[in-house]
Parts: sequence; structure tokens; C-alpha cells
Amino acid sequence: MPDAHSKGLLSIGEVAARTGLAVSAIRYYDDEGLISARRSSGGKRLFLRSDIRRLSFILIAQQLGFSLEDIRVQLRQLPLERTPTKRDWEKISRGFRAHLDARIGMLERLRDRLDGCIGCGCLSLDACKLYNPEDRAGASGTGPRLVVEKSVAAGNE
Amino acid sequence: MPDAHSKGLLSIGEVAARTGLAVSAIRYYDDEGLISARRSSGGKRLFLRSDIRRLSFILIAQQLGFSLEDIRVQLRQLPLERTPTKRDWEKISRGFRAHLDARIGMLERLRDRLDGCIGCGCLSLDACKLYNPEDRAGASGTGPRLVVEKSVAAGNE
DNA sequence: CTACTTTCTCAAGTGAACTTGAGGTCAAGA
DNA sequence: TCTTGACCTCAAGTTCACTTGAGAAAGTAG
Repeated sequence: MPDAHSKGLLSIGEVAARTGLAVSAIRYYDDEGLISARRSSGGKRLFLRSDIRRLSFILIAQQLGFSLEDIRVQLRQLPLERTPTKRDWEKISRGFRAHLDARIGMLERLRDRLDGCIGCGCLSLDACKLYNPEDRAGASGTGPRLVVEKSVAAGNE
Repeated sequence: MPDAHSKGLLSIGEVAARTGLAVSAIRYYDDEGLISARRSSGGKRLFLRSDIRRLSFILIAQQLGFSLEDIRVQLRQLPLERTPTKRDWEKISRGFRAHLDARIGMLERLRDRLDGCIGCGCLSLDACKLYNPEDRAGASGTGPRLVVEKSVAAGNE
């Protein structure tokens, strides 16, 4: 693949090997607009080295519970056709960090509450806030979730 | 519902109101064996008060990214037909806490790494461990994930 | 008893995130 | 040139966690 390599471009197979992603997943992300591969004269996908970074970001964010839609929103802050600069990544990373902090805080609060419950033995009592969210649940009807607030969502700094 | 109430049992509608779950979701959990409702003479589901705790546990664990299968494993440590004792819940809660700690640790490591990256600007450099996991990914073939180790899974204390 | 609400079962549908399969193309090596 | 392997598209299938809908029975209120 002399043409591609001379320009520093990677084939989908190379990207798959470097990211650990399945080829089909990469094609899917391309279809979904999370990355945007260029094409060779023969119609094959060609990737910039910076696309590997994009894909790694996708993987990491997913592990943290972000949906592809959430991730798409974050990535929209990066240029698609140009290799992102340090400044581009810094911007997106700050937003990411805020989400991380929120998530960590949520887990810590939950853990501390759980600690309290274990300590006092109230896990089997009706008074336990953690396991008995009747108060909020009953109030808001047959509504959605409870106790642990959902974070994530849009949130462009 | 005099028969049920005299024995302290709850209808599915009451459980739904108290947990905030949809009736259909509760039936689904029952079918899946995450809870196991008793039945009235007429075939309607009847729940113990302690089932509310079970359901709350399911909700919380889900928010933390546990699959229903993971949760089923955890809940298997609780007796199905008997109201769990404080000791029963303590056991399961300790395991739960361990998962929580692991998850918090993972997020903190990730955040700190991200901080480092923002600070040094290496987000756009090949040297960045966070965004360039070539080392491990390339090694283990077209394998699965990378960088952030998956926690969760079985793990009975 | 009638009317109404709640619950029941069972089958099918939903959305997210991919994977699999069929059938075809492109490009490098023997 | 022929073959092989990586790649292409498009449609359909998969898993998870439910929801929706149809049709029927149970229980309660008047």
C-alpha cells in the first residue's frame, strides 16, 4: 500500500490492529459519523494517525458509561478533516474531566452511604435511605429512576 | 386485598409505586429470576416487603454499570423464600463495596492520567499512554478492550 | 349482578451497539 | 494471469433490558 503509507495513512485493518477494535466496529463508527475516513481511489477507507486517538477516546468514554450519542457530541468539538491540535484536545478533555469528577463523586457518595448502612445494620430496616427510596419514588409517580442521579448527558462546557 | 395485606404482602402495583419501577419491569425481573414473587390463589403476584429492597439493589447496581446477569450472581447469595437477615445483606454489601472501590479507583486513575495529559499537552502526541494504547492492543491481536480494565464480573467475596 | 380496574400470559416490538453473511471488488505476489 | 487476502456494501441477525399490545381472568365498588 505505497500510496497510502507514503502519506502516513492507515488501512482499516491497521487501525483495527492498533486499537483492538473489530473492523466491523470501525466501519460502524464511520457510518455513524464518529470518525470520518477518507477513501482511496479504489474506495477503501484510509485513516489518519489521529483517528486512532479518536477511537481510543471512544473506547474509554464507553467504558465510563457514555453512549455513542454522548460521545458524538463531545467529538463534534474536534475538527473532522484536520488533525486535532493540542488545544482541540484540551478543550474536549476538560469537559470529559468534569464528567469524570461527577461520576466519581456519585460513586463515593454511594459508597459512603453503603458504609453507613453496613455499619449500622440498617440494610434490613425500612429506615435505610439507600435501599428504601419510597419517599421520592412514590411522590413522582411511576416515573423513572431514583436514589442515584443520572449524570452524563450533553454538557458542553 | 384483605388476604394479602393481612399477611403483609404487596401487589405488583404497590411495589411499582414504591420502587418507581414499571410494572412490566418487575414482571420481567420475576421471569428472569432476580426476584421471585409468590402467587395468590387467583395467580396474582404477591411480594414481601423485602422484595422492595431487592429491587432497589437492582436499580442501584444497574446505575453503576452492572448487568442483570452480574446482579443475579450477587443476589444469589440472598435467600429467595425467606426475608433476608441483616447478616445476609451485610455479606452481599461487602462484595458490592469492593466493586465500588475498584470502580472508583479506576475512574480516579483515569482522571489523574487525563490531568497529566492536559498538563503536559501530550494528548496530541504518540507518547500519550491514555490515547495511544498501541502497545497492548497490537500485542494481543484483534482482541477485546484496552487501557481501562473491565471490572465487574463474578467476584463473590 | 354489572362495571371497572388491576393483573395475568404470551408474543412481538424497540433501541443501542454491534456482528454476521452474501456477494462483489481491489491489489500484490507466484 | 491467476490466486489470495484484505476490503467493500447492504441486509439481516444478536444481545440486553425492557415495553407494548392483545385477549382473558381476578378482584372491588356500587
